[in-house]
Amino acid sequence: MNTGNTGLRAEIQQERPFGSLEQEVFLNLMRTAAALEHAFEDGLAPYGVTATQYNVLRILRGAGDGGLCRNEVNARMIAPVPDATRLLDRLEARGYVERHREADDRRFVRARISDAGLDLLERMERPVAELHEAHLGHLSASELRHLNTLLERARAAPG
Amino acid sequence: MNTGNTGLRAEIQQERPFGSLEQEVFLNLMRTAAALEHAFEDGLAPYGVTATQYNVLRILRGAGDGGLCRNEVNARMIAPVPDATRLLDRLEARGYVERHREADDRRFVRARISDAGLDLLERMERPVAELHEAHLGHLSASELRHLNTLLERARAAPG
DNA sequence: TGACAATATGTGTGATAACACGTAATATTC
DNA sequence: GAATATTACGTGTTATCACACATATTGTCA
Repeated sequence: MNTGNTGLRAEIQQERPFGSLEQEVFLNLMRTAAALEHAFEDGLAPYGVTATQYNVLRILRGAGDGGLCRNEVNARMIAPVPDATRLLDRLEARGYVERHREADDRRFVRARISDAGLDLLERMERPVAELHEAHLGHLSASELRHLNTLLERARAAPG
Repeated sequence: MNTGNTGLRAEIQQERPFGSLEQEVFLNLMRTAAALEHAFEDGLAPYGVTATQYNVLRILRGAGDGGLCRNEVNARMIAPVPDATRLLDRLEARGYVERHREADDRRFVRARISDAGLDLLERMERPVAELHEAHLGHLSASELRHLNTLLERARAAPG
């Protein structure tokens, strides 16, 4: 029996050391996020902005008149990108963002959302809400809250 | 009071027609998925493959000797890509995948995982399990199961 | 059998992402 | 106050993605 027990323990420790539950959650999370993101991008396409660009505009609107410098924008993004400069370049080229170098500390370039950007966000507000409703509205409020809690806990990995 | 009530209803119907709970879940999901994917990519980097490539190799291993044609691979991916051809090109160039055109129906190109690909997956198995454990192991089994259920339900959007 | 449609894959192109490195401005230290 | 470090941003380059279009093979129907 000792042998059997040892074999079992070996199997537990070596064959399935962590169980595949974590992997299942990982795959499920990637799949669900990819599906929702893709659907969201499709909904945003008519407005000519990507989800990332929309995210940046929302961040800049939230920052108000003061605006934000490049690194501050990046820090607040859903998924920080290593190339925030050219992301802001593109938004500036389309007239949604204005930039000017700070007089106090000339290293900073402050980015602010333009009137055109604010107008775009306003026009998108309702359609975006409808997108989210269409994609997640079949879950109950209780399920949504529970999902939020679990996702936050998942993100709070130790170390 | 009627006016007040009407105002409230108008606010409920127009200002916050769907509540922001769905949006909160969406943002949370994107954030958590991005963080986990980034951490996963970092863990995979030493092996020289991206998460997408790893996913394809797993799919091809699962398909066995028969292999799969391009569209079948794409259909099974976590996030289908529009350019599966060159994704498989790159894996073939590295020797992890072998392809040959089907004799029966010469439109098909069957992709199979090579011995080198199988070897790579075997070497990665343990480290990958440890990655998932490190990223999600702080959740209880019950939480993980619950999360799986909710994610599956979220993905099952109507229409 | 010959025209046409359907299927499966390949290719060309421009936009974007990721990474490393370069530059300018400010802070710090001695 | 001069050398060095730090901070914030920009640039160059390569690989990759995404989209539309092209090619090749097979099936269908008159």
